[in-house]
Amino acid sequence: MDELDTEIIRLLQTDARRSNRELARTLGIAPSTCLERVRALTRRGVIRGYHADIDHAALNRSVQAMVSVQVRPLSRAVIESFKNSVSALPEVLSVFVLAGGDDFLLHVAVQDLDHLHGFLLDQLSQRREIAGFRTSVIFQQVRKPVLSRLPDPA
Amino acid sequence: MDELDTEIIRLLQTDARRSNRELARTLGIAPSTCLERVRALTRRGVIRGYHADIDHAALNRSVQAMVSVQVRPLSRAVIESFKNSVSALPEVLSVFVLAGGDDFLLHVAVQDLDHLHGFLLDQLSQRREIAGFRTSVIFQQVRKPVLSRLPDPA
DNA sequence: CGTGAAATCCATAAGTC
DNA sequence: GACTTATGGATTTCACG
Repeated sequence: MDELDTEIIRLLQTDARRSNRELARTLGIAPSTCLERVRALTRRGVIRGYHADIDHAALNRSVQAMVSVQVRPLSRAVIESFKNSVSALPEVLSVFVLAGGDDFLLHVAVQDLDHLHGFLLDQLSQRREIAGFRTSVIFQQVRKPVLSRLPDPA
Repeated sequence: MDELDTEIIRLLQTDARRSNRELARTLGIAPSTCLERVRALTRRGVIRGYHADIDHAALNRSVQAMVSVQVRPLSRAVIESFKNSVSALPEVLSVFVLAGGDDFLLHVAVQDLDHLHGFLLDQLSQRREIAGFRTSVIFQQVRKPVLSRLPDPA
């Protein structure tokens, strides 16, 4: 992970469809060198994939919410099973397993408030392992598509 | 947004580097037709960009946390200013503006627990507008890189 | 709006230093 | 490990149904 790798990562985060040639030109290196770097990064698992960023409205997901959940008993089996079930639901974008007051945080995106209500009642309220949950509708999100590499912990 | 567009979006979410030719072959249409569809989707803002998905460890961000924040007074000016300041911090991945008990949720990723502690003390504790905040370390995250299109609200 | 052919450009693999 | 070159294949444009 030298300076060059860091820069490659930064550029591919910004625009994953950049051609290898253009990438090489920007970095001032030969295309074959650049290609080999990208392949090495992929082989090492640094680059995990390339995804198109789609407008949520086009996916009929204009309403987003965060749902914090507590489950009981807080056992490995319950946590695993809950995590797997909810991540399979189409409404759920992300599942976070948390330390602290809440056990899970679910990021969900649905058509409208009616469907959010329906999701909470049909998919969460019914579960016996849920000790409680709290829903916060998301008014706005600022997401950073390009992450810088932080300095080494030193 | 017909069936074809939906399918194009699904495939590009899965792998943004798929060649146009391969995309067309998968869909059973001519490459030029496919290209025009993709361009139209981009022009309409449905496709917002293409981003490489990078392993957080390679970016020195092995520790992630969610920080829920309450600010006072809850005015438009304070919300805007807080949102803009925190989204400019390199540690912050996403800022959510919420309805309900908490006003903001910050998704942060840093080198280690020491840096998390430092971030909270140096960047949050000092702010006068913050009435309180609560931090939850993230043990695990399940993220869905490909979002299906939900049925129309009907 | 979808197709097919032609020109240009690109990814990839050898071979070299 | 990085560069140069050659080639097979892809992207993209354009004229046409």
